[in-house]
Amino acid sequence: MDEARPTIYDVARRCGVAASTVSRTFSHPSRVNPATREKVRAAADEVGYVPRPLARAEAPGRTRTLTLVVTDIANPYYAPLIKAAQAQALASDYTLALTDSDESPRVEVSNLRQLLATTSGAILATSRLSDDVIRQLAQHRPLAIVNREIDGVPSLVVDTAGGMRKAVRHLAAIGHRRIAYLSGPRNSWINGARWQAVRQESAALGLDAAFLGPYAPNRQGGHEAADALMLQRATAAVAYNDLIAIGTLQRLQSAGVRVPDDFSLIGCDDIFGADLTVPALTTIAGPTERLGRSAVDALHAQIAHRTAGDSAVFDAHLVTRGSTAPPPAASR
Amino acid sequence: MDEARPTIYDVARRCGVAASTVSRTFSHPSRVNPATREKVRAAADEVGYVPRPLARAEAPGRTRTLTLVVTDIANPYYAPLIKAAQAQALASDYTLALTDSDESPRVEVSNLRQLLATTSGAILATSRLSDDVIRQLAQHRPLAIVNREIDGVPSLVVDTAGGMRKAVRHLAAIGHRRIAYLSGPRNSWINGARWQAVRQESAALGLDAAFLGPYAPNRQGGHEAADALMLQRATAAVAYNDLIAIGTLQRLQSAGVRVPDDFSLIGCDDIFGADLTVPALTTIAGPTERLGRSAVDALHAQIAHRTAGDSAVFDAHLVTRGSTAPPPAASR
DNA sequence: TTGAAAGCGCTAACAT
DNA sequence: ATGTTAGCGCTTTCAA
Repeated sequence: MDEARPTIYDVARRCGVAASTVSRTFSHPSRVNPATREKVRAAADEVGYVPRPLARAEAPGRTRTLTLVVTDIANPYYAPLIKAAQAQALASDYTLALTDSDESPRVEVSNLRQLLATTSGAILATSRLSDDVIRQLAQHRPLAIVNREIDGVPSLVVDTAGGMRKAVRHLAAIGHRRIAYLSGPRNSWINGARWQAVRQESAALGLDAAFLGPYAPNRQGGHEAADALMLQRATAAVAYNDLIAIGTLQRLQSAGVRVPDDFSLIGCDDIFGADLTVPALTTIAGPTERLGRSAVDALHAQIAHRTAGDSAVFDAHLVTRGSTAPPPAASR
Repeated sequence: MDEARPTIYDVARRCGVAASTVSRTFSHPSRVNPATREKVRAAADEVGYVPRPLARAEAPGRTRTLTLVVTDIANPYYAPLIKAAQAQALASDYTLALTDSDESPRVEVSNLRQLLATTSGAILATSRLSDDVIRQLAQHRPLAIVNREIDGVPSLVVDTAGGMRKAVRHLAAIGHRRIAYLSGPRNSWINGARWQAVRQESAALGLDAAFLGPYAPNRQGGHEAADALMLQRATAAVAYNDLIAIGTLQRLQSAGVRVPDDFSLIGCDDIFGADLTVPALTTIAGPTERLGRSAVDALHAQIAHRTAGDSAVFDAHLVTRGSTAPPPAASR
């Protein structure tokens, strides 16, 4: 007595049309005559047919879905990137599925595998995975990486290292001699690149550059950084990102350190909120939206033309707001 | 260069067995010779083959992926909700796929359909869809909604309407007589609920309550709201959300209106950044994380026990910070 | 134990 | 606008 679940064929037979018409009625209703459409729907109801979305994914059309993996959705930095990627995907009638790796490589790779099973490709933003793992994934599935450079994998990066150099030059120009870099996660490729830039430019300019951290890339991490900072002789700091800088700013201020009079602070990324603090944060900004758009383009290139997508490096610039000033006279 | 995702056929070719043997190796390992089994597994690793849960799973829940649809990822309000949902999903070894509907019902329904095809259920946050559409979707797939109440669909909401009442009482208590509500999107269920609460509580307390808007639920919308506000006689405003409140605050200040001395402002949601403005924003807060967790629980309940998940209403409270004070003497 | 071949329910070219 | 046909990746007969 076990009748199988009704299929589009049952519906088709019932109302004398082809199975494909039934299929269309449910997936592209606009492409079928309204009259037929109603007839099909009625027949479907009678027979008790329910569309089986899962089977759809097995069909050749693929899923028209792309995956974007970020390390922390709560980091406002990603918002414009996500929006841009989303818009770009939508323009080609693709859906973007987003997932958060919670700063954990284990979670990242597991989410990625899970979603890659049902999507047509993935963008990894600020990935914590090793080069090898990423290369391996890229071998089998369309992949693009953001804020990371790996040979053979389309990479979209903002040259924040160059931005860091500009920041250091700015600090040097207004008289600072001893600065600190507030490090983000140690296993972050881009964190390494930023610190190298600070170190080299400081050396070239004859500044003392101290490495502090690593700190969690959020406000809490900034609180800790501030505590460490107050034990240092530095008169300025460049932070891995704005979240750390904002946390540092707040802790410094609540400890009675005046910014920028007593201490100068520079963030990175120009996130939402960087212009909300008092003083507003001087920070390093780049075209985050282009990152998202280009990453989606790289994916589409791989899906459609089966060619590797293009890599690109975008310029970063310094947004000078209120958190930087010459050091206190006593320290010059 | 980039071959498509490896299939059992690739594995089969690689180690010289039939595809069916590869299939058996992964679905009924006991029915294949241990030696062959190992050979196949090794080949699968080399080729990078990963079994496709989709192609086999008939039962919902087999893809171990959940969908979360938000209206705007750039809205910091969602961050804690997303993080909590993600964590809760992860705890049951599920992956969360997130998508942004860009405030557009069209995009929302299309993304939803797309992802529902390959995931086991979906959470709609602050959905812009009609009750009917949502009910219809809920009929076929596990669904939970956040910040919205619909009969028969598990609903998780923070009682921000109650929060609005508290906000109005607070304003009344410190002497305001004429207030304004800065409306969010007109087709938002929760916006209606908030305005009703403001209207009713104002009436009960003998205050004048003006409805302004609708405004886009972002800072830009707040700028427009500020312009409208300056034409009104109100001495205080309650905004649909913090983003509008922050935008209003900034525009007001740049027009020379002092907050809270000249004008009081209350936001809603207590997002990241609400404590960054000067003055810090008085706002309505609720347990956003519990929303995310409970929504995932509701989905799991539907997937596992095939029962409808539970609905819940969480309390909201007023976080009194610096943006509210008694009205200027002249207006009392 | 293994291989060949026939589906599973659905979609998308390509005709008509 | 609709029908025909050829798959999608995998599982499952059925022989060998």
